[in-house]
Amino acid sequence: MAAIAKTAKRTATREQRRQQLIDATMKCIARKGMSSVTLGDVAHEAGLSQGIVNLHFESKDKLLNETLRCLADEYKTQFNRALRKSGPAAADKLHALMELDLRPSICERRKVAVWFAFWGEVRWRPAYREICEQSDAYYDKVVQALCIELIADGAYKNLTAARISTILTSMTNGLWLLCLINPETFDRHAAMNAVDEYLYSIFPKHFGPVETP
Amino acid sequence: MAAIAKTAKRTATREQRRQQLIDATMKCIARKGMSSVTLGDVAHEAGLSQGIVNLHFESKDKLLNETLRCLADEYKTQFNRALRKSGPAAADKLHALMELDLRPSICERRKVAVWFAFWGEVRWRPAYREICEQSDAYYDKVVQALCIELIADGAYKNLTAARISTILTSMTNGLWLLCLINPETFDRHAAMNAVDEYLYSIFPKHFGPVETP
Amino acid sequence: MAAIAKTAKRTATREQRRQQLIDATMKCIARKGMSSVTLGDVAHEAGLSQGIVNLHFESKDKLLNETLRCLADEYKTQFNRALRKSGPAAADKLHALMELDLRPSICERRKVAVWFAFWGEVRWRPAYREICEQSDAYYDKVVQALCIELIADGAYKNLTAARISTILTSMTNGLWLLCLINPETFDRHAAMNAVDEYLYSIFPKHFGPVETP
Amino acid sequence: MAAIAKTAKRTATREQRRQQLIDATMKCIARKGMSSVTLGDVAHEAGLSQGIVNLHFESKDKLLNETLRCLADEYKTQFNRALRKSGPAAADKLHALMELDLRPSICERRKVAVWFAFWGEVRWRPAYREICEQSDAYYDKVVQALCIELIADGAYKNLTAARISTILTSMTNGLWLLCLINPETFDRHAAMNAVDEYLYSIFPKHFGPVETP
DNA sequence: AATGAATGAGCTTTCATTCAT
DNA sequence: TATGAATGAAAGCTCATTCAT
Repeated sequence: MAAIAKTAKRTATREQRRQQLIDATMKCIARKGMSSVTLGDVAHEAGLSQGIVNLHFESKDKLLNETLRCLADEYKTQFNRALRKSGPAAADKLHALMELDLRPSICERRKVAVWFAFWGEVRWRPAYREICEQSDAYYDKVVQALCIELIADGAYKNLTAARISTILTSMTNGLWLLCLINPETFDRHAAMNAVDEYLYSIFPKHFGPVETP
Repeated sequence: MAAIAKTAKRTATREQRRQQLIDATMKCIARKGMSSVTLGDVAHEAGLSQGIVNLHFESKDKLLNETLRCLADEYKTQFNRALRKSGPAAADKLHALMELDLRPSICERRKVAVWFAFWGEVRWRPAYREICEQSDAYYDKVVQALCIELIADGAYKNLTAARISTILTSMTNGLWLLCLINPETFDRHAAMNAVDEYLYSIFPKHFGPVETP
Repeated sequence: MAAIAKTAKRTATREQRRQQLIDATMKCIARKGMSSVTLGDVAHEAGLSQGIVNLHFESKDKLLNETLRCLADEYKTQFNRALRKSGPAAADKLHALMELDLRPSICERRKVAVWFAFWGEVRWRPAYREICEQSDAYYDKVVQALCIELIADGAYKNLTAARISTILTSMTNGLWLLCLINPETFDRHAAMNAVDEYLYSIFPKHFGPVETP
Repeated sequence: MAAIAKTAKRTATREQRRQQLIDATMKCIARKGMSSVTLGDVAHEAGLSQGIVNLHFESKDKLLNETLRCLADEYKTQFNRALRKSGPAAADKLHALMELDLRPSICERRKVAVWFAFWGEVRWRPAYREICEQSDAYYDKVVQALCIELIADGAYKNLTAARISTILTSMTNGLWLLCLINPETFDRHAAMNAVDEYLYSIFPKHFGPVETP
């Protein structure tokens, strides 16, 4: 039992260390950009020594994979929380999801930049792609289900859930790029209004009009 | 006149070399990704020697800046050609622009990956941002102008040109990400249909409905 | 205490490494000349690996600065030892200092060449100049003090300590150049005789005549 | 005859080009230091093209050799002129030579730095050494001859011309180093006074006392 | 498990030299 | 003779990785 406890503790510690290093990695990417981050930076950010990353992650590549996975998990957690905390209606949920992506805690230049840092490499890193693909599939499934519900309920003709889901998720990803490139111009409220306008234009029975400025 | 010809030829040759190196750079980024490209790769791809890039661009950074600028210029050229070649009506033009972004020559995984490779670094490279910002401003201006025309013509209430422009350009950028991450799932025709569906939903007098599959 | 020992040992080791690299640098400069020495040479001379210098000195420049500083320190140590070991009289001390500069361990072509290698760059390296300036100031102060003592004691009229100090130190530096350029012709005994002749000519009460060959 | 004229002109031009490049080299060394000068710098300073040095000098090494030779020749010219222009007495001539080395046109930090730049490499460049050796031999011969004359004329006992020559030339070279390292402290008048003081101390019948400040 | 000195492959950059014009 | 684009060897430096402690 003592042995088990020890093992348990060790495992916990090991997991904490990994998390600590992943956190440090995100901070470093946010501060210096993907191409400038070194394992030395990460170790220093974590307050640990040079060789620590290779000890816990074998290689830089694996650290980055895990960091992306963690980033995706964090987002998923927020995604699910947004679903849970929203009103029960499909429209509420859909709106909550759209609002999530434009919430400061998500759509913040620093954070968005990290996402783009990974997407910038995704083409040449199958591991990144796999992680992103899985997440995307999940979000698409959820959004499509909500759309199907709305379409059925509103008897909207000519609407395809898959198309709308595509549009909606693309839109938020595209808005992040604006936030990244034109931070001065970019206005998260205007963006949210634009999204609401779109929702109203396709689901007029479920969403209200947006006041024109 | 001989002197002029000589000078002209020399200048042309110098410019050609630079273009050759920029082309090689794009190919290399497309093949290996931003973080793996070395000046050696670029020189080799161009069939020239090691030192050639520094001879013509001073540094790797400057080569990359020029490469992005070139990428942006290429896009702008296609953008303007699409505008010119489309029908005269604002709706035609708007549709042509949307279609452009999903045309295989643009929305091709290899090419999109290069854009994302640059966007992945944009946060930490003011030069990249400047280039992207300028392009974005131009496209936004054009798209807004078209929207304004349509809104006036169709007497659409509650629509804001700025919002629609934001949505439209975000959408295409977001669709590129889908193309990058889910190339198997991603269907450019479905995407185009989705965009058309959106256009129809907001400008019903100018765009026709999209057939549901 | 174990911890202290460890720390002490580590610190010592680090300092030893630096010293080892500085020693290797001097050897390399002596063997190949300033303009031919590479960090690879230094590392190889020290029996260590390529990157070692940058690990311990950050840059080649800083290594060279430290090497010069070390060279100056070594000289200062010998200077002070010569002062201490000589007879108590000012004349003894002055003579000891002059003799020091012409002693084989100092005025040896290899060593002199290293000094000139640094002086050859001193104009364009403020760091070198600062080091040399400080040393010079110290030696001048000591030599002037001795001269003052002699002048007072001998009631020499028309002599200025500052001038004599200038002459004496210039003379030895100039003799080093002879040793460097005309090693066959240069005779350290003749040089010492010449210096002694000068000392006798100005301080006849404190220095004896030199036998003419 | 036309052919001869042409050849003559070509030869002349060729020689002029070489001189032009040597001058540019000196300027560049003075401005940037030996270790930073590139053939590109030299060509640019001369207002000519990249490859010009290799065309006229075969290699960088040979250009530097010629530059040092030119520097030595310039000095020799001034040396001989100083001899010619001085009063006829040996004492006048000796004094003129000493004064020459401390004249602003010679003992100027920029110029001195160039000399030291070459001396800094002399150990590892036999060609440099040969040039310096020859010059030294010549100056030593002249100075010794003057000393011999003075010694004979003044019936100075215990003086050796060789020793005095050594002292005198060492002194001026050493004073140059002071000028190089302590330009603020270094005072050419004080230095000249110090030299005069020395001359007076050994040749009291030929040189007058120096006023004490 | 953690350290941090050491390694060495690989990068960007510089520059003497070559060569077609 | 002169040009200047091109070459390619070699430099300084970085950094993921290893390893003795």
